[in-house]
Amino acid sequence: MSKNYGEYAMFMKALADETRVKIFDMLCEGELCACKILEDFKITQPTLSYHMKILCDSGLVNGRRDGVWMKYSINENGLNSLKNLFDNIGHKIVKCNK
Amino acid sequence: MSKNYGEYAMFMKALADETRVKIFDMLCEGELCACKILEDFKITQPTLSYHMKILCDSGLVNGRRDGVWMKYSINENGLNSLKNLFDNIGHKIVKCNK
DNA sequence: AATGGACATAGATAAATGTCAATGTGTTAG
DNA sequence: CTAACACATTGACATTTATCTATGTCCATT
Repeated sequence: MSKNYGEYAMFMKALADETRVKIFDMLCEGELCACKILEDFKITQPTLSYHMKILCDSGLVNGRRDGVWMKYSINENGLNSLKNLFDNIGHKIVKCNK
Repeated sequence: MSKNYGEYAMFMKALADETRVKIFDMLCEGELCACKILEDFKITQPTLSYHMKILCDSGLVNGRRDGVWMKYSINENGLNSLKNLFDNIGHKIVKCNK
């Protein structure tokens, strides 16, 4: 089974930004409205929108409209893929430290 | 205990490139010479050197001279930090899926 | 229908990134 | 000591990224 390093890199790239990894962390606590997320950062609304698009495109985050608001949450499918990736590396760590 | 999102992002950034994540994966199998790594990619030697520097600076990889050769291997300290980061996210996954 | 609020998109831009060719630095062999 | 080899550094360059302002779109309220 050949490994999909491109997919690995894509997940990493989505989280390779301090703003995005913090948003990801916040969403792990539960669904959040974009305007609520925005309050925690010193960025403009379009910039947040840009980051949310990257997180959603990566498959790690899910967005849904709720009237006027956009509610973002962790996407379980993406999360499982990420977890598999982590388990994979975790396995290697054990191997390396043997 | 406040989280160091900058450190999170730094590790992710080191692996947010298909070439580097593949090198990281190769090194998990054991120490490798730069010239041996180079054989697996369609990049020039200076480009590999550039990537190796990023991996080493991140603390995930260690380099040592062995005569004319540079031998690279996984750095256990960096690996443990990465593993802690993963465990942290893994914990959240469980929390999210509860 | 008109207004206003929440978010997305477009365009511009400065900074960071990945790549190469050319060159520099160490180390070993002869 | 010199030549050859392995690797690092430098400078140049094209691409990507993160950010903003300005504007567009969608929805709810009036």
